[in-house]
Amino acid sequence: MLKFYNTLSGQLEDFRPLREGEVGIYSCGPTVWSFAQIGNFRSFIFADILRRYLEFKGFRVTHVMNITDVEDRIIARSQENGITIDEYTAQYIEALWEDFDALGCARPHVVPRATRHIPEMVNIIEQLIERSHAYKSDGSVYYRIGSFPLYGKLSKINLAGNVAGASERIDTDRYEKEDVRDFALWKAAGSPEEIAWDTSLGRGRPGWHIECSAMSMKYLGETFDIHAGGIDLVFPHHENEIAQSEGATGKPFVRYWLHAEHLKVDGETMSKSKGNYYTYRDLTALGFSPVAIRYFLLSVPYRKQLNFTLEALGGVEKTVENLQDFHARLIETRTEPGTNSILNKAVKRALEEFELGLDDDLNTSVALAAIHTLSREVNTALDNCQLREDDKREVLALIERFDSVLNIFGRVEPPMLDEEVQRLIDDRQEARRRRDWSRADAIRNDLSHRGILLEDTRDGVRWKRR
RNA sequence: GGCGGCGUAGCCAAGUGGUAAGGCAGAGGUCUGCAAAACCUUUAUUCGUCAGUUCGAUUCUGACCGCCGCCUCCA
Repeated sequence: MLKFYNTLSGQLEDFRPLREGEVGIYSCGPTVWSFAQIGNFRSFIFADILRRYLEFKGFRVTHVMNITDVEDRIIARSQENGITIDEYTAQYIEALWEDFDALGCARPHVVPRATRHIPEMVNIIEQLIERSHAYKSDGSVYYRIGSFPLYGKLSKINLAGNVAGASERIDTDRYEKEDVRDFALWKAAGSPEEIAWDTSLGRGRPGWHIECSAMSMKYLGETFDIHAGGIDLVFPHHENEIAQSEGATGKPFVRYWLHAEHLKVDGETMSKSKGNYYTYRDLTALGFSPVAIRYFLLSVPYRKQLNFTLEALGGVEKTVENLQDFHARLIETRTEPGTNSILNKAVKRALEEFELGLDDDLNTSVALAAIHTLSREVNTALDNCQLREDDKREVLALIERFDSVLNIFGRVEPPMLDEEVQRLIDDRQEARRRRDWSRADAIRNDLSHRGILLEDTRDGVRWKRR
């Protein structure tokens, strides 16, 4: 039975979707003011695993992820550059998809942008005003927190306890609010040149939280199954989404709230000022492969803080290479017809453990351990020539199933060898037959310098690019 | 001040009231002409510290030390 830890209840719960066999997921996407950093990608990869595992379990999934393309930083930077916000965000949206694809994330089925859903937001705000959950003030519209008694049910925020100590962050809204806790649904335009939309609410732009209420309900319905995002979004973002959505519809908004913990770097918070801030692009520039980055980010259950170090990523690079070598070796191996019952059992057990792990609130560590165990067992069988045709087919099919969720093996495409290299390999084989070891080693060395590694196996020469 | 997460071998870490998954790195070995790959063995008498509960705690409780979040727009 698939179980998720639901932030709302604070407990592990059996997952049962609203409609048999179907699941709607809304995951909070990026604010496209810059290149996404690896912490963002941990969240995105988590959402990707969530979606893929639900599909693995046979659900028909609709995955919606928003793109926040209007926000203070975006407005400020586009103005500095003298371009529109669409022009400004276009470059980062394009980069986002490049990174997304490279990291092996399936693109969400629907990717709504805030700026394309202003009428939907205005519509909800009007409903909120009608129901006295919101009020106008100086051209802006605020949510009246006092009107929603359940406010705080997600984040368990204790408003009384927050008055005293509080954080140093201060409220920056300039307008009159009935209560300091009230938050903006609609911000009146300050000056004529400011980015704004003319609507029935007046000229202005939406507050941050309203876009997710509007877009999730538009594509998934007023009540839907899963809402996912980073843990920092629990308060105020998701708390406010609940207040807005349930205030407007009078119906429960989301059934399961799933939140991914943060990534640390060298044991510290990642921040630009600390100099430990990495985008995906920073890591590939250092020579790390996308699949290793993906593996690292998914290797620990999503609710655990994960400590990123370059040393650890270097280790994962090797792990991933070993898995891919294993996969390639399996594909290349020649087998005799038949079945080996030992392998048959190994395959069965691997699948069981994989599923047991992921059923338990997506414990990817356990799932990966099952894969490594299988890899070792199959390698042993290969060493001992015990792998038969049926086993090979079964194991390859299983790897494909595993990869439909984790996407860490990837496709094995035989890279083209150029003729000269092939001739050198042939020459070396000829030299080896003559037992001319110095000649054979010289060729191997030469190829190694060109980044081509040779392995002499029972079935002939294997080679790979480094 | 309120709410939450964490501290497990050199590194990344899973985990459970019954005596420590997995990966990387290290050491030794098998295989190999030598390598590589693979496999085998090995690497925490112990899970931040100190108490308590228990037949038994890394796992529960309390205190302490250290680290990381959230408390109005940051995944």
